[in-house]
Amino acid sequence: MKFATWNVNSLAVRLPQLLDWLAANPDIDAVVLQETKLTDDKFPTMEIGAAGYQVQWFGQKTYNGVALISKTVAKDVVKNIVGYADEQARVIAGTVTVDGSEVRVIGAYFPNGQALDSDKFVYKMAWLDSLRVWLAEEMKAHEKLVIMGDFNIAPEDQDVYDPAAFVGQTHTSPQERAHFQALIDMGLTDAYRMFEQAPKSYSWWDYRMLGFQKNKGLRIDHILVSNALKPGVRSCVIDRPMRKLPKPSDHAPVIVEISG
DNA sequence: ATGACGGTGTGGCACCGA
Repeated sequence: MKFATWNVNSLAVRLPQLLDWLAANPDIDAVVLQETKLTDDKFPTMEIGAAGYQVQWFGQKTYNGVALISKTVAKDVVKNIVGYADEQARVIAGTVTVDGSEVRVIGAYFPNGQALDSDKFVYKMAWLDSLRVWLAEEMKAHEKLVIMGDFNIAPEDQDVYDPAAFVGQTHTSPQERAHFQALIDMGLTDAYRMFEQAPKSYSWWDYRMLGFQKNKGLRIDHILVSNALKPGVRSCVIDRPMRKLPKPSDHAPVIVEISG
């Protein structure tokens, strides 16, 4: 089975790329998208359906917005963190059946945080607290679980092109990294780090300052797997070439392959 | 040091992203 996450930074703009990418990766069973930036009435259900996929979506105007694309119908779909009243559309979860087994797939667009002394950082911390409470319930109910998306956290200095430049910034703060570690401590594994990877591997590059060309990036898009899935993880890759296309998203997709 | 790029909205720029 294969799962993937991609922050598309506007699905209205990136839909042709998404459809091309799905066609080029026909073995992917489920994809979660972030930053669709579409209200639900504008979601391209027909186009994605015509490509042969089921889709669940949850969006809002201008910002945020998530979707779950899958080959089989997603069951028990949940939108946003249960128990946390959130005006922003950031989470979508569903249970898909792949190779005869049910897997809980959670797609999430974690808050950015903006600056450590901002209200948005307070929101990020509260959101992360609530995520963990809800996720604990999800993990109890679903042995095979994958949570993936744009975490807006670079877990380690090796995930940052210039760690010194990020001291005192969001995405790398001790508080955010403690939250990431708390997810790991719940019994989740960062699939990307199960394998030897090229140094300076990132999933996001700033549009400005020739960020991609200079490989000034961050690894903030992650796929975490539960212990029941971990032994089967065969590979985890960042689809870096997607960032080279004309009109690319600022994020590249991340793909995990799991057997068993 | 700042802004730079790209996307959205109802715009003539401001905002947000990370």
